[in-house]
Amino acid sequence: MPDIENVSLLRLREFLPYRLSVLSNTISTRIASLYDREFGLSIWQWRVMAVTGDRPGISATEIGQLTAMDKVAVSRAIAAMIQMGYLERKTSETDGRRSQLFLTPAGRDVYELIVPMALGAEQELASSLTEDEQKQLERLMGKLADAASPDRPLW
Amino acid sequence: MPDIENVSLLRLREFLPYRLSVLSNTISTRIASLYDREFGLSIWQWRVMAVTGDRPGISATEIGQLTAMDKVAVSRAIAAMIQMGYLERKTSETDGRRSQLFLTPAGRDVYELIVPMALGAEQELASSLTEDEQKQLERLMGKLADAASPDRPLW
DNA sequence: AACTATTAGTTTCATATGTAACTATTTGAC
DNA sequence: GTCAAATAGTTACATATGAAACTAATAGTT
Repeated sequence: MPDIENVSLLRLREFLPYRLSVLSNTISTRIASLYDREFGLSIWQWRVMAVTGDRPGISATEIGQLTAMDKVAVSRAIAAMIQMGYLERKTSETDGRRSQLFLTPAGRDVYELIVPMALGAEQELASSLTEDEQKQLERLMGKLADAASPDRPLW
Repeated sequence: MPDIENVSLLRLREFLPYRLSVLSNTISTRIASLYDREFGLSIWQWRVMAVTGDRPGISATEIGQLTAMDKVAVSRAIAAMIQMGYLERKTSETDGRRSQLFLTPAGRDVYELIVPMALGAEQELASSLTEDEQKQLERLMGKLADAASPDRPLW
């Protein structure tokens, strides 16, 4: 009589966290290569651009909150983009610790090219799903995000 | 008359690739901290353990294919796990370049603890969805994965 | 006003990761 | 059999990333 081989079966390919990770990496990598090739921007830099374009005068801390980046990553992305001439920093008049960030004209030019590009890529991707499926996906991702939220009773 | 502010609107929080990335990172980080805390294993090492436990004698290249890791990452994970005493390497008798990998008894002990733990975490996560929603999610992720597949006409 | 705690952001340092170069072995063509 | 090309895996190097320490400014307490 042969032993029972496995306690229970784990197939990595079917493991939800693995599948999510591979899917997300595939998509991120492909989109990132677009920004990088066209404008020399990393994903982090692109995120900073996206929120600064939408909210001129935003601070680094706020950027971190809106982009799920930690403050070190934000700081570095900002520094690089100032260097590239895409971003400008002023110190807040009411709070000397706070910086206020703005796209330069050159930065805004890139922003205005990049936004439709990003939306186009998303569209391309989403168009593999029906309207209804897209809504479903949103909903399911929302539920998972809640379930995985870090301020939950530990698994 | 005010200028038209944006070419078209991009809200990062609603941007599918961003949402996927944040969700996947949240889940991966939480699960990774379990393996790490309990057994000192990184995600990569854990992936290697998962497939080696399932297919004793597997080669590094095959591990790479099954885990979506590149060969350098695989090589490093294997080296670390041999160091830790969880993995054993033999050289294939029919092909001297090829290595064959096996869990040591200690490695198998960990494997047998880790598998139910991983499945439990997945279960916990998946249980936020109904059976039906889980199937839906599988399906939608499959479609997205096809759409994002790197051997597709460039976006 | 003086002192402590908090907040914004940067820098430092140690580690992780990816690309390219490398070694060893095998395969295939001649 | 010999040599070029391909394959398995490792190493080296350059860059990215994260945690913790640090600087500067503000807020809150007395």
